Amino acid sequence: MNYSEMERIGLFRKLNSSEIRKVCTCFGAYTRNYAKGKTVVREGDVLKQFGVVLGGQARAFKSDVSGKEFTVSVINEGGYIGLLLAGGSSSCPRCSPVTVTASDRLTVLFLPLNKLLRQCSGNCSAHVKVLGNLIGGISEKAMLLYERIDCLIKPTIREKVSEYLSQQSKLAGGDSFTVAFDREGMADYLNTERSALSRELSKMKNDGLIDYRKSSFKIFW
Amino acid sequence: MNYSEMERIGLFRKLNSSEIRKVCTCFGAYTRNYAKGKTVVREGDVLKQFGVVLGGQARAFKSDVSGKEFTVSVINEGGYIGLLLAGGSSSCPRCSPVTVTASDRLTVLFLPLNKLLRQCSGNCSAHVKVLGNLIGGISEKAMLLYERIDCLIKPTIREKVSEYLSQQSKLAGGDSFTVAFDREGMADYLNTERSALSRELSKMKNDGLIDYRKSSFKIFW
DNA sequence: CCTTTCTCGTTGCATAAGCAACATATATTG
DNA sequence: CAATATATGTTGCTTATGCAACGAGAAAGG
Repeated sequence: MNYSEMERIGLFRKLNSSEIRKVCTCFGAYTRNYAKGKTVVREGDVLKQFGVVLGGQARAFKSDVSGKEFTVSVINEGGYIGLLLAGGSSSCPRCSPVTVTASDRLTVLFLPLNKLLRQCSGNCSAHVKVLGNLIGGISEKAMLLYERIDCLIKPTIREKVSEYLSQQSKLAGGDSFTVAFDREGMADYLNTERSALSRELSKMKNDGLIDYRKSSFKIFW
Repeated sequence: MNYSEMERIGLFRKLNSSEIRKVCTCFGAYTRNYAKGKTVVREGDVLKQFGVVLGGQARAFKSDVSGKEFTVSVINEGGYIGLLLAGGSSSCPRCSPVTVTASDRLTVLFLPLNKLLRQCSGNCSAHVKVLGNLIGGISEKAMLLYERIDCLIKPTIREKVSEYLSQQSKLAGGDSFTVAFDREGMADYLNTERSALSRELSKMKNDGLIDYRKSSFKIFW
């Protein structure tokens, strides 16, 4: 990917291609390609740099004691790998809680956060913009975590679903919207069983609270 | 609070008092005091600046439709108010999902994030340090959210507790440690009933998995 | 078109845990 | 110390929901 194409990456928002080039060279950024299935970060690794997905898709997951994997997040173009880790470790170094592997052929741009956090010698303008974009990216992510927690802490499936659909409705700006998940994914997100979720959705439809078909929903409240 | 005392605030880590003064004046920071019970941010407010607690304590909470409040977070010295909001809104403006009130007499330093994200005319050194500290602060917070989610998504109370105690053990660096919560708080955090939590803790003690007394725990695994 | 695969809905059963009510223990206050 | 308040533990009852098994419909693939 050339610098001009990188303008669409969130990290480089408001930077033109020459600024991007400058930042990348100034801070020693480098890209790596991964074939499908290859591992980018292994659980327990200590990271000093973070990665930005330039192309393809990655999956972050944990394994429990029995070895069963469960997905923590799916990372698409513009998404970050190990950013929280690198960011948080400014106060205390930590090791990665997740393994990240390439779901597709994957291209990642790596940047050393510690260098980014030192003043650069030249014109700081692009530098500060990048830091701002980083703050925006992490904030956005943290917001999404809060929203998920808002769903998770509801006592019943009906309330979890209501919270989730309210959020999605607000996001879409209307009563009718399509959610990104299929049933299985939605159930995972809300931490319930797919079948139990289907059962409750049926009941809610019967009660006249919602209507839906597949991933398209309409709420009546 | 004078600039020298602010050196202990996370946002100003690695800055000396004269740098802090410079940053505060350069970006137009100002402090506000709140009497106990006063509101700092109301649910729905749009924020362009964020706050740092310099003294006292604040509580962030939501109210559901019935008006019942539930605490989202407790903010102590060095903690942030509305940072995620201000940070995330660099891409799209949002309104606060929580109300923040003073639990004690409270002092808050407000800083306009949008100004912080523009290059300053003078020496950027302190400026970049502050941005780095912000990234560290948000990253740390997001990590904590992930850790809580790791607990919440466990299917049974026993597994929630095991996850939580593992985390705390890792944090403490040993098998014996004291947790910050009382039973009620711990139950809230894990999103269970206090009595159900007590029941399960008893069982786990009986099964020889843990020992505890009040908030002091010892794990045997 | 037929076959296979995937997604989603339905339902009976078993159980973890919410809830309420009470018991005990520890802390606080006068 | 007595008395009250607060934190934690215990237990029976009830229920939401996990789980498994199955069916229907749509999509995919040959």
